Amino acid sequence: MPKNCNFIEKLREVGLRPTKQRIKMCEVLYNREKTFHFTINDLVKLLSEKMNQKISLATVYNTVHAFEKKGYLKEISIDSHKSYFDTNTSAHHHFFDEDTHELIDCDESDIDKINIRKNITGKKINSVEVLVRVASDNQTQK
Amino acid sequence: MPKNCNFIEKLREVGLRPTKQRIKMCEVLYNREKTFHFTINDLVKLLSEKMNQKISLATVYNTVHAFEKKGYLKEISIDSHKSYFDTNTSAHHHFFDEDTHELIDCDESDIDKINIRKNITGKKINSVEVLVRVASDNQTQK
DNA sequence: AATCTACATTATAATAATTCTAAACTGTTG
DNA sequence: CAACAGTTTAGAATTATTATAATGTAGATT
Ligand SMILES: [Mn+2]
Ligand SMILES: [Mn+2]
Ligand SMILES: [Zn+2]
Ligand SMILES: [Zn+2]
Repeated sequence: MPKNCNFIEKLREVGLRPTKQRIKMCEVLYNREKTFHFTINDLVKLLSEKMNQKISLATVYNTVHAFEKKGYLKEISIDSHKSYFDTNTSAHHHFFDEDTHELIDCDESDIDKINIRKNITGKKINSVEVLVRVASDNQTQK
Repeated sequence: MPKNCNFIEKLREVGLRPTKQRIKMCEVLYNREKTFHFTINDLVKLLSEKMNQKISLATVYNTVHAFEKKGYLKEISIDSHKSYFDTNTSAHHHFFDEDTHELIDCDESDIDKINIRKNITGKKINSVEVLVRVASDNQTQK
């Protein structure tokens, strides 16, 4: 979803009613320079602290999943104990900082195209994603 | 952990008391031809149905995490709603069948070595893992 | 502009996965 | 065979997520 676009139109395009809550959520998620990663809790905090919007937890869940289904968000699995979402919905790889629990996007140029030589009969490849886990260097040696 | 090895010794080696429950769990997990993937629920079922062992859920969780910490199991993140564990603790990649929710190991030869060109200051790479999501082919076209 | 209706929001309850607690139990050491 | 530290256990607590059902609202219809 592009920055500063007409969110009302964008929502209508995919058959979602442009309600107050959904528009606010679009503003928080998409009116920024760069795409970003968040958990549901991050998002609830952003909405209440930065935007002064109290949106019920159920609505945040519903809306995030609605946006996901419509292709405006992507869910990222890193940690089985927490769901991360990504406003960058294009195919891309990630670094995950195990110290800060922060997700960082890889550029195209950071990792070569992955070539899959195996193929599973009757199955098509939906996605190929690389996760690079990193952590502070100064633990193991001084 | 090798098949049919002396689990009592193996447990002692890493400072875990070889209790009945832990030994049974070793047998279920490691006395088989191939490594495999499981969820906590799978494991509880295996123990109760195949082995006729009633081990409390808390102990299964504790033991799986103890084995994980000692490097005898690895946790795999695929689906933020469920934890998968792997008895294959070497670095390897996975296919995930989105129809059956089954994890399949990749061989070395299936995917070329991944070359990471970016490096994050002060951070070292702990792991590089590829997840290939596959699904039935006969959905989109006849 | 008032009314209608399908869809959305909300508070709250329910469920599921996981972790915690504290008492009973057991492997090891001497 | 004590004694003790570590382990198991049932059940409670916690956390993340989803379901429910009453209320609200966007957008169409009069
Ligand atoms: Mn989800
Ligand atoms: Mn875990
Ligand atoms: Zn991303
Ligand atoms: Zn595996």
